[in-house]
Amino acid sequence: MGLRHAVLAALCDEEYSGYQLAKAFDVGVANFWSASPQQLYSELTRLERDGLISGREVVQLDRPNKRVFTVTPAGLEELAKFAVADSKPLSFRDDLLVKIQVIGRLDPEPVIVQLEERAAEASAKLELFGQILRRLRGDLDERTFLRRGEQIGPYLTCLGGIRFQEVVRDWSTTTAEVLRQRRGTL
Amino acid sequence: MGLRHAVLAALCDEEYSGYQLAKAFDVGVANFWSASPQQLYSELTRLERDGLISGREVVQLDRPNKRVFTVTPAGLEELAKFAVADSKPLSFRDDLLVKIQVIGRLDPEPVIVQLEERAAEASAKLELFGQILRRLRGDLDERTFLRRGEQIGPYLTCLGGIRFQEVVRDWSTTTAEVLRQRRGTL
DNA sequence: CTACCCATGTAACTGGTTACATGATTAC
DNA sequence: GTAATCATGTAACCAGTTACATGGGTAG
Repeated sequence: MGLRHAVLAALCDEEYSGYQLAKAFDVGVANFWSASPQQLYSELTRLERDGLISGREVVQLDRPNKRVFTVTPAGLEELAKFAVADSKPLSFRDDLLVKIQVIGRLDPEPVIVQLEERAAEASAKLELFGQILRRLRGDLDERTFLRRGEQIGPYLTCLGGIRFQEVVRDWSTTTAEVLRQRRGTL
Repeated sequence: MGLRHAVLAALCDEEYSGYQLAKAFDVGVANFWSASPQQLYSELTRLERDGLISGREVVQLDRPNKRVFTVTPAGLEELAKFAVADSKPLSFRDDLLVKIQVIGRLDPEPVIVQLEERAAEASAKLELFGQILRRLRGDLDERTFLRRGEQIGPYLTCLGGIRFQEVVRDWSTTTAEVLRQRRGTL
């Protein structure tokens, strides 16, 4: 039940429609999960059926109406149960790393391009996450915010996302450079 | 077809039996993929059926016999095709980050413990990856190895794994500290 | 009038996890 | 003898992806 709890968590701090959630999850919900719109719509249906969230119709004049969802007390309880259970070990799956692993037996050029693209994506995310951080923090400095701020959860996950994307950007960049240099000298 | 290529990549540099592969993938194959033994056995069967790997019986006296696999030319070709195709965008899924996201509405204590456990796991992996790096590098220094060393692929992915685990360790540790401090002051 | 964004779904398929099953050998 | 490690699988289930389907509104 991975998505289930990720959706509950996302709905905790704000009402969302399926469509809005899909956008948030596309970016990566400040990077703790990802999911396709189809998955979200069916998960929302199930969550509402199970009474963990409740939906409310919002009439819009300029565009199609939508249903937005909030977490119910039962939903919060479910999250609490989830939080005390052991977390799944963090496991990683990445196409691009697989390609690097065998780069010695391949034409490196197309993979180098992919590394550079990934570095660019990481930079874009870093900019976005930086904005989110500043918005969450308001006019407090980080030290103070970490001690007394509201919304500490989203702030901490966003900080994690930033650290992660920095590694992605830097590793992709230097790996691309290493491979280009070897290409030159071979 | 994620696992398919990960297995091919793993078999590229060394022969493995299903059991040995399972161990490697359990650790995380220097962290580019993860898979259960059952998945690996069935993937090996399929790969052999499709002619991308070939198996060879190894008779052992002290323990049960085993079949070890190597990549065929067709398998290498498959990897080459895979390498030029676009990579799936890097997406992340982590239970523990979901819990942190909503930590403001939960009892933080059990989550803090999980953060500390994760930091410890990351430290253990860092030690392991450090050993692997030194073994791959031999007596060359890193700069020289990156320019001219053999086995550059595994070295680069391992470097990536180290950067990643450092972030996991440091973020988990400081996040646990932040949460403990807030607990004290609230 | 075309293309794109908002908005919501169903259906079929593939990939991944969990549970179950078997059997030999080695170390305590 | 009992537990741990080596070794290999099957079967059932669940999660995630891809393809398909629909329809209103807005910007160029």
